[in-house]
Amino acid sequence: MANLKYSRQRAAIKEYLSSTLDHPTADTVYLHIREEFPNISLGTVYRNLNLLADMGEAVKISTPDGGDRFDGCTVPHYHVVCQSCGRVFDLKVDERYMQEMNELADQYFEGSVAAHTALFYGICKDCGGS
Amino acid sequence: MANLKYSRQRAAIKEYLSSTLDHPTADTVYLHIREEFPNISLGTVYRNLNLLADMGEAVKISTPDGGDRFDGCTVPHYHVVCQSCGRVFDLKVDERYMQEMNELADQYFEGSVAAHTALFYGICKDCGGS
DNA sequence: GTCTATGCAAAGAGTTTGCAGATGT
DNA sequence: ACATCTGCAAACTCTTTGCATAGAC
Repeated sequence: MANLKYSRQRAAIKEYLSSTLDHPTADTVYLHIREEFPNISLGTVYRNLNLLADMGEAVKISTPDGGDRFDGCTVPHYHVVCQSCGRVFDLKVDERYMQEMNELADQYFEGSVAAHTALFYGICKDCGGS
Repeated sequence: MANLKYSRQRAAIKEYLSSTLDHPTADTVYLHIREEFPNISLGTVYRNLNLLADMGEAVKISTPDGGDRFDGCTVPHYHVVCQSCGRVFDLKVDERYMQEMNELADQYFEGSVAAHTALFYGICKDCGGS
């Protein structure tokens, strides 16, 4: 493991991630942090987002279209992506249910399963989803 | 909807996708199809993979690392990605279970949910997963 | 003082697109 | 004949990386 040293930039990124319910892309994070650190570079944002994700202090979400998104909420939960506006929403489900999924998968898979993510597709309230 | 015209290249791509249990990247598809069509271009492969995905005759799988992967199996199922070798495996689960997931999500989400994908993380048999 | 993090810019992957010519209907 | 598809190459987006300097310990 590398020796981790404090940096204001990383602190600001973590702070921003945990303060928003959105699931910003790296670029969105960059634009936000730039208000406080006008000289911060996109490279630094990527480096820190990946660091946070590796440390388990953030989650990287891959969607089929566009870049990855980051989520500062480390409590396990699912995501819904709106097929109309593209926004990503949190979906809280009983954790026991998620654990059951892992166990079910572990039984069926020739190997071991440790975790999973689920991405639901739908239409959000603002876009007319009932 | 656009008018779709037959092409040998697309047919070969679809054929290849449904003949393999792997989940090739666009580039892997390209290398394979090139054995039959030495002049095919990567652009054509991408165009056709996206066409097939849009028509529901293939599935695009997004993983956090590396490019998207494609799956010719259109029967709903989950995927397991090996955290050691990066390969993607099929995970067949009772379809009723998947339907229940959608209904559960639909209840919790302020909007409507139509479908979902799940990606499990684990270690495959070849890499030492028990 | 030493080691890590930053900013910058360049490079790298993966993917899309415009165009002229080939191909399917 | 006409519309679509192909091959090619250039362009584009997203992300990573090398290097000199600034900052943390």
